[in-house]
Amino acid sequence: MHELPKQYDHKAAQARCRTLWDTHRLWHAEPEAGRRVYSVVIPPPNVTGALHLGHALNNTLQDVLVRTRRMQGFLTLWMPGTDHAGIATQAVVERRLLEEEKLSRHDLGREKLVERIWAWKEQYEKRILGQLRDLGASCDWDRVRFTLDDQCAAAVREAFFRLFQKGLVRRGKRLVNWDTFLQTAVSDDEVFHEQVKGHFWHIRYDVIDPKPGEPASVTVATTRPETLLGDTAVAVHPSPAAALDAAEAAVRQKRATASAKEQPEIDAQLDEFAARRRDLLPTLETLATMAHAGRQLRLPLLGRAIPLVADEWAKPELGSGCVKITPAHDPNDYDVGKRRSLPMLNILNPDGTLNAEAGPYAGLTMHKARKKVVADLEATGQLIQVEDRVIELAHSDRSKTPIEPYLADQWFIRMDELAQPALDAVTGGRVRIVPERYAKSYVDWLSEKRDWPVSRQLWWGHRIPIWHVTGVTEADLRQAFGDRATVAWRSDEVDGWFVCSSDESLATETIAGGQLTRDPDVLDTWFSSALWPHSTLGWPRQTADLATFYPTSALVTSRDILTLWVARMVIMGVFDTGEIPFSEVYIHPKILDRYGETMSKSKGNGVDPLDVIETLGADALRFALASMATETQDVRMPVEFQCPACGQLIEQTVQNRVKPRIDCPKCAKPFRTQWASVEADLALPRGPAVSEKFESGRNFSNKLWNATRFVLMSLDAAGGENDGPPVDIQRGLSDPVSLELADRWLLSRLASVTREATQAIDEYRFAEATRILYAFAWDEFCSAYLELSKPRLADPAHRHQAQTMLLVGLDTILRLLHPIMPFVTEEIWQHLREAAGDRRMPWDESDKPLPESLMVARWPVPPAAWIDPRTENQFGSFLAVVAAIREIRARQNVPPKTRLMVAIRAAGDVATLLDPMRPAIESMAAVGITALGPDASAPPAAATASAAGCDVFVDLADLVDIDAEIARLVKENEKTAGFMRAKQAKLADEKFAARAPEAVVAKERAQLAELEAKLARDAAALTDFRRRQASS
RNA sequence: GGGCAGCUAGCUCAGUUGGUUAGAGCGCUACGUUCACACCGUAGAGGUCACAGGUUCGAAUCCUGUGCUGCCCACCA
Repeated sequence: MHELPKQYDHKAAQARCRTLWDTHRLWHAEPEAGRRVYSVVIPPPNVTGALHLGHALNNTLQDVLVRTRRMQGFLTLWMPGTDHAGIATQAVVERRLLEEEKLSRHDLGREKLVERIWAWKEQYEKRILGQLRDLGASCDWDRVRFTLDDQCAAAVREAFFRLFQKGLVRRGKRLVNWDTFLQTAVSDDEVFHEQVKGHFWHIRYDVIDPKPGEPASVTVATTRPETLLGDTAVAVHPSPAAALDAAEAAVRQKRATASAKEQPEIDAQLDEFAARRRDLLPTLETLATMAHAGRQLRLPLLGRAIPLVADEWAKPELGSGCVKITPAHDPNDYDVGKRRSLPMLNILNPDGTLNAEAGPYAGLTMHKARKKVVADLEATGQLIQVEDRVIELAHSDRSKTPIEPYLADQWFIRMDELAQPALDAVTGGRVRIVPERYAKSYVDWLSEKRDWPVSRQLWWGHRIPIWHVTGVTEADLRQAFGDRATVAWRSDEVDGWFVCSSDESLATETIAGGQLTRDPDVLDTWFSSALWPHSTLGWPRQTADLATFYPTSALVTSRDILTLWVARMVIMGVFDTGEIPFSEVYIHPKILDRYGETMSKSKGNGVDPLDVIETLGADALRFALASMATETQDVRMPVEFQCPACGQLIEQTVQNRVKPRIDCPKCAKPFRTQWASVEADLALPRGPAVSEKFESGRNFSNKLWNATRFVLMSLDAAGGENDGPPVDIQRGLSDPVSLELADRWLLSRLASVTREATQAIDEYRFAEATRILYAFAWDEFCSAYLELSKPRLADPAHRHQAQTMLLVGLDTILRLLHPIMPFVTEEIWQHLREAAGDRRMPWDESDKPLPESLMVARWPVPPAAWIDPRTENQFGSFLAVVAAIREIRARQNVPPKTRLMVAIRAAGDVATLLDPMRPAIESMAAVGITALGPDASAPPAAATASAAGCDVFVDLADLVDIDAEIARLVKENEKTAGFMRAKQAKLADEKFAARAPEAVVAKERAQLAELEAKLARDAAALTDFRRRQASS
């Protein structure tokens, strides 16, 4: 006996499956000649923290692909690993250091800090990999890589060295986003803007020795008054009138196409232009002349003389028409400074305080300096006006502190040459981005070919392999390194030499008395990530792994790192190996909460995947995520707290999601959330954030489990009498024509469903694959096939056949669902294996025993001959008849136990078809059939229904509720008549008859005929009921 | 400012090249627990497909415009 518990136990199953897979290392891929290869590299999660739902989605989809290909017989590699995430990780560890020990990184020193971060990394890497395994990810766990491990480091050094050698690395001043807390430059992508209330200060700059007719001062406006300490000019447009004309013309142009609603605003702008032309333009013209003449202004507070310059950056249509220029602290001003050869005056120390250039303000923070500058300006009368204004203030994503634009020496990678092959790869179709629309942002971004600033003033990361040396000649260098292919040098941007080497040992060397000093900076994290597909496979060594698995097959990621990561992988992959790193990029949706906000720990609106795995199972999580991965849009996931005491779900709102404790509205007991910090709260049980979205996956697992219980119980019945012949699955199904209708139907459906699901997965339509399989397994296999197998199992003549077909159906479903729900399918498959032994499917290799695990069983490939639309159609008629009887039973409130008698009037061919299904109909609808054929007639007191061209008469005898039936028929007839009118009108329309395709017209006619028949039938029944009503 | 997407049942979403009486899951209503599964079954209610025009014999689907929501990029002295 195979007695299974009534409920599927996901915890036990998950543990068993992982042991099975791990024991046989079924996820491992070893290079092997002559096999089709499928390979994927994981987007390495940051070691900053635990995995969130987005990771769960990303990795579920990869696992679906990987498991499918593995079952299809590909040599399949999924490369796992984690990312050192330079800034993010260092920021987290530094913040903790400060909070817990009140120490800065400088207190600790470089070596000690890096040690601390490694310890952090070990802890989180372990946790992340554990979570991936809990999720069921079938990564090759023998190959776990880390972007900062020795192998990746060797690749980074080699790649950087090659770039340096080719002159693609350059050193330069650059205005960077300076994080004063972490004291490093951060990229634009690591900056977020936040709206804060600020001011707009109008400041007067006096003209030095104004001549008669010249203005004595100019007014400029700024949101950052303290930056005036670094001003090295004030700009005015060189030809204000022309610029104003051009600007006005642009606005008029816009007015021509603007909507009525926008018109007033534009008109106001035009009025503004007129006023400016009248009041401001003459002054600006004078100032432009003065600028050309090299006149100077007196910088307020510091008294420095600064030039008035003519530059197009100053817009006559904005503000006073003049703009202060602070080249070292504003990106646009920096450009002006470069164009006009202005001094670049850096007033900032790396820690965010002002330096000596700020004179009396030196030592103050920017914040304090602003207050003092404003106060002093007010005192000297040079503060003309202060407006309130909402400004967008840049913050560092990592330290959450305000960003200061700051001029610093940085390393850059020149993109002018590198970007082109990466552009061509996508525009030429060698790298296909799915969905296609995302290719546009990739191409747009790369087309700018902006240099990539790669240095970071951090300690956690790949140290840039460049050394600086002074006081030596090139001959000295040649003497020292001339015979080494791993060393290159340059002096064009520096006093002395920059020496680059892929060889770490350079660190200890000296040449000709000159000391090599290593650059203190590390590389942008994305540099090592850009090498991920080939570095993880062993590059620059020409390994068998690299030869076998590179280029990889697909990359699965989310769209926010399409440029940061994907584009750079293509660039570096092509540069290093000459080949694209992957041929397809699938961009999956983002998961948002019920309000459309991105989930994040800091908002408290996230769902922890582990909570779902714990409570509902990894398969439930995967099923839900896969079914949400639709092509067109991001997915919203309503989040609830689950009361740990009573299980009640409490909708998560903007209000309650930030509370440390919540009282359950049902059982009144309190529970804690992720915010709990005081002891009283921490002592409470935790209420996990969950979503009901995951429940259908859990329910589905249980459905499959119970279908299996049924199948296994039915196999036990094999101990009884069996008159029918045993069935050889591999040979016996090759000729489906000999089978009964239900079995032909099952095979046909299995073949269609396999085809559809396989194609959906091939095309990254995960939600559709999931839906197809769910609907088939539940509605067709369980609700229909399994139900109608019941009478057949009871019949010794049909038992063998029914048992075999149940096994074929269930086994096929398990294989198709395995990539999405690996645990429950494996667990069940093992039970089947135990109970039903070696039951190889037609697509299994006939000379080999069944494999030890579903994970490496063959993907179904049903013969095309199984597909039989006519049978599917016929079977549909059968189901419709059953549904019709059930409908009558329900609407007449007949208890399920009451056995009813029905007569089915059907045309000859339909009757022939339905006749063998008599036991099935009787069993599924709980009826007895008194007559089936063209002459079957309605018994008195019958309720009627029609389905698939048949009339179904259910003998209700004295059960019938005549009034209810009359009411229903009246309503029904109105409805039918309405449809008929619509159809008749349509068919009467000459244009429709003339222009619509014949097939459509024929279809409409057939439908009309059907409606007419139905109306006649129902009208007759109605008359009959009315007569009975009158007589009773 | 530029670009992209979305708006379909109470909620979350499907709806393939325009052709039925627009579907699913959850939720809701009624009935049902010997017979695989109450994490279930059977049946039901529930939609002017955001709005306005247009193309067409025919529009949720194609075109134009409007509104709202979200995302990306650029910029805001």
